[in-house]
Amino acid sequence: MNFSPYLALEASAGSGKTFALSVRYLSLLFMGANPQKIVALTFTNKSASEMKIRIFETLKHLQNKDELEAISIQTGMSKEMLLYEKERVLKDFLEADIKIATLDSFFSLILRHFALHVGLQPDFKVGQNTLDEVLVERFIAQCKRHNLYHALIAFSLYEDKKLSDIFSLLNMLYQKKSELNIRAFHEAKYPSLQPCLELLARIREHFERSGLSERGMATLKAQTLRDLLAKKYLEKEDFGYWDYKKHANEEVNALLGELKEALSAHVNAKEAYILGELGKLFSVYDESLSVLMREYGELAFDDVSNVLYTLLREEISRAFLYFRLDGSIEHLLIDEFQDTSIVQYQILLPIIEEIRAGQGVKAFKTLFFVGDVKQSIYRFRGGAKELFDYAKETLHLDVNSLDTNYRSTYEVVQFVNEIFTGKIKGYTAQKVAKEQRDGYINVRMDERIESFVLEAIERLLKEGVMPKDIALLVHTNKDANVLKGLVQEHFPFLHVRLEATLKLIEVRSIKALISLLKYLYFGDELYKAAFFVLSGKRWDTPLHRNLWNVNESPYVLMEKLIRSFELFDGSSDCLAFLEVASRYEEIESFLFDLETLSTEAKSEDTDGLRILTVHKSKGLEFEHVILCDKLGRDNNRSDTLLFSYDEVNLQGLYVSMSGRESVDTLYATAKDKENLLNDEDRLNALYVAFTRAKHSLFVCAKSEHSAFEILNLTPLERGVLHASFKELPQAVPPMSLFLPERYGSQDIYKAEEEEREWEVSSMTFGIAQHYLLEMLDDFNEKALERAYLALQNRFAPLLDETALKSLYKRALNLVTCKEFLSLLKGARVHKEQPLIYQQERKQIDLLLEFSDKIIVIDYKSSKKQSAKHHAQVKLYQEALMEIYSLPVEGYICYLSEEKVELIKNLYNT
DNA sequence: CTAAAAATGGTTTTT
DNA sequence: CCATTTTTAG
Repeated sequence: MNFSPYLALEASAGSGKTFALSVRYLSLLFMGANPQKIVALTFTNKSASEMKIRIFETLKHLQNKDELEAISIQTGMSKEMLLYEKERVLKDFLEADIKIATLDSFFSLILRHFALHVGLQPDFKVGQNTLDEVLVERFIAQCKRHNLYHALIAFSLYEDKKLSDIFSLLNMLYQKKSELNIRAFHEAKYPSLQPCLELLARIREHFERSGLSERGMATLKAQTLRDLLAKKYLEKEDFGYWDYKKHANEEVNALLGELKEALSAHVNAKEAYILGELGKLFSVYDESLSVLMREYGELAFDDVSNVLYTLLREEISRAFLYFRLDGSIEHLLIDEFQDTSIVQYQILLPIIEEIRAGQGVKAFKTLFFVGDVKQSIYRFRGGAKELFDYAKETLHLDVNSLDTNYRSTYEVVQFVNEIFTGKIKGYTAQKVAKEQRDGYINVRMDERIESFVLEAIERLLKEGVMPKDIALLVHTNKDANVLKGLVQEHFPFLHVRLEATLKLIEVRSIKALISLLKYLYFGDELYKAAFFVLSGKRWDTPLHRNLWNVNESPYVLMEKLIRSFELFDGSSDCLAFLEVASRYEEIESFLFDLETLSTEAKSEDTDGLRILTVHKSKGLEFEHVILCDKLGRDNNRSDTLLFSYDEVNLQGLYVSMSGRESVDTLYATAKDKENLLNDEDRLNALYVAFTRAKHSLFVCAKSEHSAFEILNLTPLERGVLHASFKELPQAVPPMSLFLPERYGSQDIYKAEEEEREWEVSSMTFGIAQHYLLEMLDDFNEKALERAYLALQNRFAPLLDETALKSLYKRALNLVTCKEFLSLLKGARVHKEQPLIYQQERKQIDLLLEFSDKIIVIDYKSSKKQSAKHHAQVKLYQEALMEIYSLPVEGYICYLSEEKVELIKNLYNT
């Protein structure tokens, strides 16, 4: 047996973390743990559900899994024994109320148990800042009642801060509430800058007497603290430099020392004032917020942990709290431990300590923390990677590390090792699991990163890589959006899947709609032009404004607009926007509120090339990764409040002021530390990005202001690029709701390896064919001429003359095919109709709507996989059946240069 | 050639 | 609102 009851596992990228987690979980089950008493926590819903599925699947097919061996080693049970026990374990597992969840949902669950203790109803909602607007109102009202209104205004004026700034400060304090003793903030007076200004005046007098140059004298003028702190001489020992040099003496240097001291004192006094005011306001803020939470039954993410923590500390004893949790928790597994925040750890600590203390003979209690401090990139959200080492030490955990990479090819692992050794503190090189010397790396440094990104995509596609195996990683959501536009412009046939958190109002089609609404309401021609440009038409397209009645309800008006301008793009965004509109009675308030609408857009496509931020890519892996430098420049905007930590304990809280570091050494050290940690975070983000690639990695770096600067990259190209043949295109979508086709990372897919040869030319050809047919606005030769022109414009660089000619011939066959044309008679024709069915987005080539039936036609260019074609059409038929409740006929239309073959699908609805 | 002031330009990452 | 670049003047 090789089972360590209290274990911390260091799992570098791609080292089989998911494998280790499921082995651990299953080992616990086989060793007799009650599944009810195992809690496994992750950070995202996605990884929680993946983990559930992984464990279930592993157990179900245990005999064929590598995990069997590992479980046997851990538990000391023979494989035969495990397989014998399997059914029982599976049954227990399925019957139990499995606690594999995110930290957030686990905490909400606990809080629901005790909601009544804090005056909350157990059915409270958890969402994001839903209470913001009411909170402002309530906060101000409460300030008035507590005679703090005047103080609020004075504070706002002194600090030249808007109410929203003060609010964000208060919110920041709120997030650290559990670590700070805000009540200990003492009220302090607003300090006078006069002593500092007087010292400066004395320095000025000195230099004036000695005849300092005019520009030198100018540097000795200041009105405000800001001006003063910006002075260069504060950073110097004395005035022995520049213009001052000739005129400096002991006396004036001593004055400089005094000035620095006075400023230091002033800065600290000012900080005390600000914190004192914030402390007063905070109690009102905190109170207003908790009243509102009770009234509305709504909590934000931070509120859950904050309320829970308060509850734990003040309202009821810990023992009672954890006693009520279904007996006690006996086994705790935490994934991505490096992302845990201090509050979260504090909440879990009683559970952890109880497990750790349980050393009796009968007690079978275990801890298992998995993490990788190199992948800690969520410091901005409270993630404290220091907790991992802290936990290992204070809880005396066994430490194990996984040092072999099972994800990436030789070249990728090698490259990552080279780049990060010596850069990330304590980086140890990973071993390669894959024997072959395989893989491809391409680093290029160029001002025009966009064109390199496009080249990389083209290169991959030419190599026969499928779009879904390519991920384009970027640094910001905005970059993602820009690159999406660029990629689509250059590869119009390519599906692009944007996984960015965009606001609804930032989506192009929604922007267009808003412009149109604004034009109708305000009448400004600029909005009209914006609308047409955004929706891809000429800016001077005529539009009659008075045909529309803006006094109708926004919902009704928008529905009409969407219909008549054909703005519906099949995306859920459009529907979400309509949903928002339906909340308003008249257009004015709707337009007014739009600016602050924070509803998020959904991703736009379920297949195809993926564009996502590095942060989103964490925990994922891709066959081919193109990593793009940040498009803009970086912005080290520091927060107003600076929290300084010694390991896991909050040591100090500072109010940032630019230039404060030159007069205040404590602040200077804290700021240095903060910058260091930010650098580490950035480095970690790059580590995450580089390690997503399985086979190939393209790095597109700028030569200046590059996000990769810390890595000292040099341009290089190594290894051989090729498409992976193991990966298969998606088969017919699974019918079950529960199990997606792929879930794990280490599995090798042998089963479905059929007759698939993948050629990019045939793919491009197929896409071009669809494009040509989509462009046909009618089924006759004239329309075909026009469509063919469009085809040439877009596909000429990708397809040769013969291919284009062949496409034309095939289409010509279609528009002259009598059998086909007779099908069309009397139908409403829809082309490239999007369809969402069983959570999959489909595109129907041709949909014919009759009063008594529906016909769906799918174009294909070869008969190679006819069985699959039939299955696909059958799926469409089923889906359409549900929508129309009419009989649906399905046809597959095989287009060749010689003839058109229309084959009726045998399946009947 | 240099330091300081003035002008400029671009503004995260998310459960 | 901040960091970086450009301008300015000695």
